[in-house]
Formats: sequence, C-alpha cells, structure tokens
Amino acid sequence: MSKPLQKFVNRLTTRSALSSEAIAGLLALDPVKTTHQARWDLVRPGQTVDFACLVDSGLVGRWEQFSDGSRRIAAIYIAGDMCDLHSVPEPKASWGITPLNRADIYQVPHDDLRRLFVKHADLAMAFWRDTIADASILAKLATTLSGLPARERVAHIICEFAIRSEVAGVLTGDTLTVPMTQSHFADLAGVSVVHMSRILRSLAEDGAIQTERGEIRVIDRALIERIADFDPRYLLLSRAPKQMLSR
Amino acid sequence: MSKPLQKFVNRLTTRSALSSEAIAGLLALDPVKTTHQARWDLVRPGQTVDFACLVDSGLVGRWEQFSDGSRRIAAIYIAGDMCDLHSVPEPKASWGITPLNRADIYQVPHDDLRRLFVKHADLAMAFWRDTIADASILAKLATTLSGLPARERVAHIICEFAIRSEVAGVLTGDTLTVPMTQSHFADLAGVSVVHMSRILRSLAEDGAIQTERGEIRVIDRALIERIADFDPRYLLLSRAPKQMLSR
DNA sequence: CGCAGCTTTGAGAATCCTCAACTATTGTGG
DNA sequence: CCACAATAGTTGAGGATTCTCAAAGCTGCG
Repeated sequence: MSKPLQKFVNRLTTRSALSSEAIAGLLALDPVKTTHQARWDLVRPGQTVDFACLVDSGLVGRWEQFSDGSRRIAAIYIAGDMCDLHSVPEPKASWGITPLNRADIYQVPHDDLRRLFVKHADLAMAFWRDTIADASILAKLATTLSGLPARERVAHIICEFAIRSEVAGVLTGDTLTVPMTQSHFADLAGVSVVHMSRILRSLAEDGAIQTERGEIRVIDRALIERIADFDPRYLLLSRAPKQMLSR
Repeated sequence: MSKPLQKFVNRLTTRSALSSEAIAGLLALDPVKTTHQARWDLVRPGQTVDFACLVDSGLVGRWEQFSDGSRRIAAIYIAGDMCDLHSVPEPKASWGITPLNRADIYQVPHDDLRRLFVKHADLAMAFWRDTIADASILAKLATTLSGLPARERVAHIICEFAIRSEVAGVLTGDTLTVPMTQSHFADLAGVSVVHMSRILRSLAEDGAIQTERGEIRVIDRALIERIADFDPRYLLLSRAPKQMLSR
C-alpha cells in the first residue's frame, strides 16, 4: 500500500483485469499529495484542470452550481475513487470538487493518465469502465430522486455507501459506517436537513441504523436493504469478461 | 448521410477531433437496422448484450427498474445518440432501453466498437468523452431533481432537449420542438402526470411554450432559459483541445 | 365505431419545506 | 483554560408543493 496509486489500482482491478504493464505504469506515477480542509474547493466550475483528484482518505463531493451560487451535491467519493477521472477527456469543469471533511488527495497529472491511456488498451478500457460505473451511480441516483419517497431514497444511499465502503476497505471495525454529516447527506438525497433528521430517527427507531454526530452506522443490513429496495448490480462490482479486448 | 453510422460520426466530431482513419473505420460498419414500436424493450435489466443501440430516428429511453416492476426514465436519447455506448465496457445491463415512440435503431456489434477502440486511440478518447457527456447530463438531472422545484426542473429539461435537438439537426422547421408525451416527460422530470399537465399550462400561459398532443414547442427561448436557470456548458458541445493525445 | 392512450380538471390528502428556537458538540483566540 | 463562536442536530408548528384518486374529454388507430 505504499505506492500513491495503489488504492486506485485496487479500485480498477475490482472491475477490470489489468495487465502487469498497465499496473506498473500506474504505480510508477508519483503525484503530489495534498491535505485539504472541508469546504476548500479543489475544482470550481469554469476552471480548466490538468490533473485528476484521487481520494486517498476522507470524503469528497462533486457538485453542480445554480446561478444564484447555491450548490447541490451530485456524487460523493471515498478513498480509492478518482473523483474526477472524467476530467481527463473533459478538462474544462462544469462541476465542482470539494472535500466534505479533512481529506488527503493525490493530484494526478492528466498528461500521465493520457499517456497510459494511449499506451495500454486494457487500461483505457478500465478507465472507461470506471466512469461507466460512476455514470451508473448517477443514473440510479436520478431515478431514486424521481421515483422513491425520501425515506426509501435515504435508505438507498446508505446501502450504496455501505457496500462501496466495504469494497474500498475503509470501514472502521466491522460495522458499516457512513462518516458524513446530515446536511451533506440531505443535500445529496434532496431533502431538507430538518426532514433528514426525522428520517434518520425513524430509521433508527426501526432498528436499521444508529446515528451519532457526523456518522451513520448500519446495524441491520438486511432490513435497510429491504427498506431501500436495494440491488447492487448497478455498482459494477464484478470484473468485466476477460475476453473483452481479445479481438 | 447514406452510411449507417454517419449521424454517430457527426455526434462524435462535435465533441472530439477524429482522424480520417477512425472515421473511415466507423463508416465502414454496416449494422442491422431495425424499426421498433413504442414500449418494445430493446434491452432489459439483467440481459447481457453484444451490441450497442444507435438511434437513427425517434426517441429512446434508458430506465431503471424497482423491485415492484415499476420503471423510471433516467435519460432520453435522440437521433445520433449511441444510447447505450456504456454497454461496451459493461455488457451486462442493469438498465433497460425502450423506444418512447416508433424508432429506427442500428444495433452495432460490440466486437466492432472494441476493435476500433483498440486500434484508434483518438476514437477511444472520443468514445470515453461521449459517455462523459452522458454522465454529465445525468449529474445535472440529479441535481435539478434534488435542488429545483418542479416548474424550473421541467423548464430545464425542455431547454436541454431543445439544444440537443438543435445540435443533432432533428428539428422540424425552425421551431424547437420536443416530440414527447407528457407522461414520459413527467417520468423523467419526477413529477406526476397530473402535475406535469398543470406545469406545462403555466409555462404556456407565460408565453414560454406551446403544447400539443405529444409535442412541446418552445416559443420564447430566452424566457424558458431564464426560468430554467439554464447553462449549457454541461452538455460538452464544443470540441476537446486538439493536443489531448499528442503526448 | 369502439377502444386505448393521452390530457385535463377538481378535490382532498400526504409529503416535505420553511421558519424559528433551542441544545449539544467542536473549534478558536485571549 | 475559559469564553465565545461556529457547526451539527433536534423539535414544533404552519404552510406550500405535489400527489393520489376519480372522472371526463379528446385523439388516433384498428
């Protein structure tokens, strides 16, 4: 786990088979590591960036801005996520990237990623596949926002975080925790902070979760998955067929 | 416009510079063209597909399914869109693809697209970039769903369709029309059909649009863009910098 | 001509929001 | 180390948005 991009390699290889050359190419990179406080914008809309942000620890939000300056979170990223890998093909940001709490970030130069993309077709496909997973999460979020009532929606987001955290190996102990404030959570789920507080209490009363300041703990996973109508297939957590590039 | 993939090439080249070899490779493909009625599923969740669907005419919806069988539309595609280009890196569908009205579809084999992806790095980047645009639309939809009241949300979706149709060149006459039923529209926008009807009437009373059975016409574009707080940057309608692959 | 799908309208109800006040916890400067 | 500020979460009450249910008119198609 010593190489900067090790967690990113782990992430990619859960979804794609990678050649040892491609892996070596990634691990050879040595990007700058920076630590940021919450609410310090890493990327702002309109900015043209020449690096992508790899989350090493902490939580990072991708947001969209309305013309009155208010923001809405579209996605939240955890350790191992290259949270704006999409900036490689589109360096002009229409989005913003901001840590939700103290976070360690590697700023990986686009040049390096593009060079590897051109050199290794399997890695190119893995990059593509990872942004597909990201898009799939966005599609699911959009449909839960438009189709599910707030309580089920919140439960769904909790389930997603639980499983993503599990796969990323960022769990503290063996309980599934979401280390996020209720206001960030409310922002993502599209409910007011007040209503979020009540929903979480209701879920806690049912025995599905426990809440603590800045943290949500899943205590009955089967229950919350039932409430959420959760089916993890959209997360692309299994590897692509190996013969994908064989022709 | 005679080659099957001509519209797709046009779509890609609005966002990416492509070599003549890559273009020739695409235009050489000769996929099967099929015509489908509305509500005939092209792809269903769980299915593993070996082709991607290129919309030649008509409207096609991408939907997610809940466990009770109900569906929600996450995105709508128009002529020139490869509506499940994302199935190339992820052939196992968690989504569904269904025409919203009569539609002509080319079923382009994954094998062909993967072969071209490996052969032409610029095309690979263009594919990636196009799915980024798709994801960007999803991110914007998610944030409008969570952050804007129904009326502004509906206006935003109308603006998006107007400009996408314009770029794709599928406008009838010089009026910006969205040839979609209110129920599909309501589905995408996350409102009930009843409320959608009232919102559209309100927008029509303000002089922004006109409605007809199965059609919405924009008559005051500046006004509806103001109502929607619309900023088209997220649609990635300009070309990527040319030096993107020069290293 | 009849049926099926689309749209509209009305009315009552549920969900969820806003406002406001208050508590608890964490961080900061003197 | 304490006072104070800032952040996070909770609770109550009233109200706005939006939903559901029900019914009816309209349009196009077989």
